[in-house]
Formats: sequence, structure tokens, C-alpha cells
Amino acid sequence: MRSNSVQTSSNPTFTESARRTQIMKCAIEVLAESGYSGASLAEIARRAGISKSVVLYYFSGKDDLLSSVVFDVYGRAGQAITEALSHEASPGEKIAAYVRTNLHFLEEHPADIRAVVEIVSNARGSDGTHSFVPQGEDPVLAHFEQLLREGQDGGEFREFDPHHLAIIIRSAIDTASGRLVADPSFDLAAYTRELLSVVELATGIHRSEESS
Amino acid sequence: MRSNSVQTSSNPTFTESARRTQIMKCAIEVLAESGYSGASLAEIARRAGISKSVVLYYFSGKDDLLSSVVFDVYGRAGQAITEALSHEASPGEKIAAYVRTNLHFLEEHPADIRAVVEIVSNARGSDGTHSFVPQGEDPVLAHFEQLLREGQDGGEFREFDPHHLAIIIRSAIDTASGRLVADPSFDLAAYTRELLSVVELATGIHRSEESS
DNA sequence: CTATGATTAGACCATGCGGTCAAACAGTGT
DNA sequence: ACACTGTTTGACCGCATGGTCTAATCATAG
Repeated sequence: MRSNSVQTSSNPTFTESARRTQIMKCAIEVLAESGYSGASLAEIARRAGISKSVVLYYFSGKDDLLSSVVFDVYGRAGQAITEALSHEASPGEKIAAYVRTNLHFLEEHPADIRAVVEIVSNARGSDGTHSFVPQGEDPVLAHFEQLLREGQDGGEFREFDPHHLAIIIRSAIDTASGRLVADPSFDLAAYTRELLSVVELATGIHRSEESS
Repeated sequence: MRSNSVQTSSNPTFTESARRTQIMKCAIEVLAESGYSGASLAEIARRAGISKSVVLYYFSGKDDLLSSVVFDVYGRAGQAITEALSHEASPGEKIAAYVRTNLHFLEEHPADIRAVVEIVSNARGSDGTHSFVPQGEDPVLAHFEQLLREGQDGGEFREFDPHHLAIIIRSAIDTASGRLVADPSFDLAAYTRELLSVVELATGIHRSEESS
């Protein structure tokens, strides 16, 4: 992954970086609107108003383009989350901030998330196995699981299975992007509120103002 | 949807019903193993040891085949859930049974669920919109939401938003099929246990033996 | 002006797709 | 023997895909 036809390393031309971001942006749009199967190189190029060859001039192939999109979006989302978590002290606050920031990023960049979901859940190698889904250990999930574990070790939380609870909460986060496109009336703010209270109840966090 | 080339109504020949179920079974296998894009008519036919034309002889097209698979699996799953719910009286018990039965069906028929997920999340019409995802109202979700609402109206539950809580819990159910294929060490029984306790906490169900 | 490298368009290609079609095969009643 | 229906095959078609290649364009340095 991550290899270009034109040299990427030293001298990214103005045109090159501009074209790359433009093509990635169009790819995201097409992926979000028409899904994985609708995101052909021809369609992406048409959207960008350029020839199909240009796409393959700046990306070594479709795999490279999709990898770059995933890498870019993951990077930006991860940065936002890391930044948000740094402002919180207690594990309980960190977890709430984690959930809030994830859904906030989705609210501001719905197409980006949809595109990544389309790629991750559909891109497969020639052997038929997923190209982006980590087989053994998912670092994103492991990170969140660690957050839960820290709160539990600090005695702040109730007894629960951090691994499986992490899966449950992350699924609630990940499903939101699908809801957002399927249901125009979906209220993301209300969903965030509900999910946050569920997370509080599920972790059994000790908060003075929350105990009923 | 649901139209065949050969007459389906009155006289389903022995060969016909046998072939149809065989083809659907192979389609499910291929979908579960190789995903939507890997599930070509040629591959399904190869798996069944028959010619591609036979598939199109018993199904009017690929859409018909995939529709039939979704219809079949949904029917069997729905039947199992309805049956399980009929044995429970209180809303709290019904909801627990709902979650348990969903995950139990997944445990016994993982390929069927994977296949349906692949179809539902990937099949799109010529206009690019999803073919199986209901745009406005999802009956599956609405049914579960109604269960939550009944428990709430009965005063058995805490205050929560039934619609959004239904989405959260269903997402936890739906994510399990993906985990099952991505992580061979995934412990579905432990996951079910954890999810059931989260559901209890989230609904705030009043149970004598559960209050801490 | 010219040479050079970056950039672009468009023709082209092999492959795989869903689907059609005519012909052959198998059984069964007459 | 015949016809008839159900069943199966393999050749074939039109189309879209990801990708290659050649030639033309553009900018800029000499």
C-alpha cells in the first residue's frame, strides 16, 4: 500500500498535491453517495472533471487511492479524538469525550466516514479476505478498550467485561453513519445524548450529579 | 421482487424446490465467504456444480436470487424470534429474550446472517440507492422499539428515548456477525451475557435479584 | 526558439459481469 | 414410435471495469 507512480517523497509539486486531494475528495463523494460498487475510476474522474488516466497518474492504482482515503480520514479523526481526550482527566470524562468526539466528527464529516465504511467493509484482496479489517487485533477497538480498563482499574467503574463492552459501545458509534444516510430525520444530537447516558449506566461511573 | 422464470405458484416440481434451496444455500456460502462482489452467478454456479444457466432458469435474475435469500433468512429468523417472545410475559423478559434469540440465531446460522448483511448493505438499484434498506421506517427496528416502549409505558423501565435506545441495542446485535468472521476467538456467549447486562442497565429494569 | 519534464486526454485491451439463446437430453404418457 | 414438458449445457452478446500506452499539451529553464 501507499505507493505512487509519480515520486511522492521529496518534491510534491503544487499540481500534484492539489490533484491528489481533489481526487480523494471526489472519491469520498462518490463512495458516500453511490457506495463501493458505484465508485469506479471512471465515475470518480468524471466527478473531478478529469480523465481517468489522471487518477492513475497520481495513484498507482485503485487500491492506492482507496488506501490513501482511509489513511487520510483515519488520521484526521484520530487527531481530533486524541486532542479531545487530552483535555480530560478522569477515565469517565475521557470516555464521554471519546464518544462525543466520534459522533461530532461524523456530524461534521459524514461523507468521509461513509466512504471509509464503504471501503473497509467491501475492499477485498484477490483471496477474498478483507483488505482493511485487521484480522487479529483492531487497534481502534483496543484503544477504547484500554480506556474502559483504566477506569475500571481506578475503581471508578462497575464490574464489566472491557473487551465486549468496548465492542458494544463502538458498534453504537459506528452505526450512526449508516443511520445518517438512511434516515434524513435522524437526530444525531439526541442520539449522542442517549448514547452518553447508556455509556454512563453501562460503565456504572460514579458521578455526584448523575446518581438517581 | 420475487418473480421466477419457471412457474412458482401451483406445481413446484421436486427438482425445482431442491435446486432452488441448493442454489440459495450456495449463494449464502459464497456471500459469507467472499462478500458481495465475490458472489457472481458464475461463482455460485461453480460452487453448486451446475451451469450458470441453471441459476437463471430457477431465478429470474440475480436480484430475484438475492431477494429470495433475504426473504428466506429473514423469515426463519423472524419466526424464531416470534416464537421465543411468545414464551415471555413481562416486557423486560421479552427484551432479554429478543436479544438472546437474535444472537442465538446468529450462532447457529452465521453464514445466513453474513449473507443477508452483505446483500442488504451492498445491493443497490440503478439509481445508486439501497435496494433493501427501507428509507423511512425500518419495521425490524420499529418492532424492537415498540417492545421498549411497552416496558416504559408499564412503568417497569427508567426514562429513556425508545427510538435511539433501540438503535443502540440493535447495533450491538448486528455488529456481532461481523466480529464472528473477523475474530475467530470472539466469544459469542460472553458477548451475549455482557450485552444482556448492558440492556438491563440501559432500560433500568426493576428486577428484585438485579438491584445492586 | 528549443529542449525537457510534468501533465493530460483518449484510444485501446483483457477480463469478468449478468443475461439470452438455441440445441440437446431425460423422462413420461399415448 | 411419438410428442411433450422439464431440465441442462455451452456458446454467445453487450457492457463496464481497472489498467496500459501513445501522443499531444503545457510550463519553464537554457
